[in-house]
Amino acid sequence: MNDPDFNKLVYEVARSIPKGRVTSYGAIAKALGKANYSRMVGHAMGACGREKPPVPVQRVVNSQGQLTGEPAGIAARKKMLEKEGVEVKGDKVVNFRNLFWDPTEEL
DNA sequence: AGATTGACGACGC
DNA sequence: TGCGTCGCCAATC
Repeated sequence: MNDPDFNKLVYEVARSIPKGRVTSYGAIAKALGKANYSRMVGHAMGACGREKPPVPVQRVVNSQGQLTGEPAGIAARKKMLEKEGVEVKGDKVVNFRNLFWDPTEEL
C-alpha cells in the first residue's frame, strides 16, 4: 500500500461530490490513479463508519448505479439521496447515467 | 502469519 | 445484449 491516505483520498473525493449527484467506485479509484482499486474504494466506504467526519457515502454507488451493502444501510442512503433530489428505485439510482459525476473531469 | 471474502470492474463468450 | 468468469488489493477471520 503505497497510499496510506488512499482511504482518506476516497473520502475527500466523496465529499467533493456535488449535492444531488452520484459517482461510482471505479470512477473514484481511477481518479486517484488506482483504477484497479475499485474494490478497495468499496471497502473504504464500508469502513467510513469509523471515520470521524461523516462521509457522504450515499453518493457513492457501483458502476450500475446500485446501492450496495447492508439492506438497512441501503435504505438509509436511499432516503438521503431522494432527499437530495436523486431518484432511487429499490437499491438502484434512477437516471444514474444522467446524475453520474465524474471526479476525473469535474474535480 | 496465512487463507478467504469482498459495498467492483472489465473482458470474454 | 446479457450472463459468466477472472483479476486487483486490502481488511477481516
